[in-house]
Amino acid sequence: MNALRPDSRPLYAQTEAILMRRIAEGFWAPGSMIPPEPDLAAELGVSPGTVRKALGGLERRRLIERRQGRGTFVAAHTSERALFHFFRITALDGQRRAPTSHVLECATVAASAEEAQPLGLAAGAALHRVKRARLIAGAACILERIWLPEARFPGFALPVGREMTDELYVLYQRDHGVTIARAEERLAAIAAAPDDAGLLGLEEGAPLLEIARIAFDLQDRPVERRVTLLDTAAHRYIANLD
Amino acid sequence: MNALRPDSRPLYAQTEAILMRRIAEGFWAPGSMIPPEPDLAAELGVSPGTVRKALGGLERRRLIERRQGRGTFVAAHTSERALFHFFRITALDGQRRAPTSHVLECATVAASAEEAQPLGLAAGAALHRVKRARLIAGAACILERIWLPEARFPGFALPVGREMTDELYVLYQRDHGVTIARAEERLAAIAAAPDDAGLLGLEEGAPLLEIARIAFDLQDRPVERRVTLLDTAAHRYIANLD
DNA sequence: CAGTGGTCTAGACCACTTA
DNA sequence: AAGTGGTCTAGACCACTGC
Repeated sequence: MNALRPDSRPLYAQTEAILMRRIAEGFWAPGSMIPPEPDLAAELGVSPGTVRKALGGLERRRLIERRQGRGTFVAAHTSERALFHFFRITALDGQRRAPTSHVLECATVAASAEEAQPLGLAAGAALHRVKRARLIAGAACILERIWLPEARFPGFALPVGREMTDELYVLYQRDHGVTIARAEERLAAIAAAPDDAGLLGLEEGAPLLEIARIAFDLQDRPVERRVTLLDTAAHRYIANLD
Repeated sequence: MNALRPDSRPLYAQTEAILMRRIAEGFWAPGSMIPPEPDLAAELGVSPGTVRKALGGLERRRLIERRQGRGTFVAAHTSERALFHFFRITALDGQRRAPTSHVLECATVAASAEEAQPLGLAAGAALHRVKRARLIAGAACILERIWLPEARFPGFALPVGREMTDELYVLYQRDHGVTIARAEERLAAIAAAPDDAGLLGLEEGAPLLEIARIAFDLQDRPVERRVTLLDTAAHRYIANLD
């Protein structure tokens, strides 16, 4: 309770907020089990039904996973999850294959005004800048530029020139405690610039799908910007509207 | 109950299925109020809590709208809803404006094998084929080809050459009893063909965003195929991942 | 067998809408 | 004031998991 600004949200929403904050702050680590529903109800002083409704909300937002007979667990970013929820590219037949990555550049720089704005930073703030190519079934069909605020990813670095199979979002969570909860994407068709065309083995001016993403953490703060260029000769970006 | 194939789904899921079928079959018309929760519970022989859970599922799928103090209503496809859920195109500043349409062609034909397949039809089935341009803020930036099975849209026709402001999905529901519940889209970047470039005022080979959509009705049957070509000079396709 | 989440019920009370 | 959905509680029982 807070006399100055009483929380008028329903009890279950307040309960959900409390539980979410514990997850966001790492009080319960990703992958670990959280207490049984009756225990939570007793601790928080609400009925089991209210706890259940709160947990249902967290489950729909995929912050937790509940399994009958086993318990409730804080969701960990597995490669499968990152691949299924945040990788919207498939082959023409609809098959979704895990890509590999080849890091071309990785540097820490001072953000220009244009780089700072989408991430809600001040111009000049320290920023990690990554450029990589991604291969699906051995073919280089994706170019990606990524910007990360140094403040959230201290000491971040990727090995240039080496092949990577790990999903970045798994790495963010494991090494920097940053969980990506959602992302917004804006798509456009562009003509390939000369250098990008060369990297993808295309002619200058070939049509490319540009995917501009801002990814947000559990507290809905922007923590990653990435621009993906996809050669759609053999792949599609898929979206579901419902 | 059915002795041969007993329904082992939870009661609330069975209840949800029953209510959904009534909506899909038009037992309750779009926009009309459905009975109060206690009445439904009594009629179906389940507890009010079970009915509530079933209605919650229908609400999340946007088949119904519940308003405290007023009642529960079958969702009607308003222009706003069609625009917000099924129109993913915005201006560069993120503004979403309602487009107008200019029908270029509208004909009923026998489906080729390629046209029949995505809609789950047999080759030769009757099909309505539409081509239209869409304007946002007076600028023609969208070309659209649409295919509809005659069986679901008997007598369908659009006035060629006239300006239209109604959303097609509102018209499908009002005039043909077809409610679009969800859609799948596959996106690619392509080079503009000569005739399409001409209609959009672009040069041949200019990059265009191609959006291939299959839309499904309440029973999850494919009922519309459409291919949209978007000039992304001043617009973006937006997607949310969460 | 003990412990977990999942289902189902029953009812009290609150908040909002309409008349 | 009457009627609606929204919240909150309390508890019984079921289904699944792992020891």
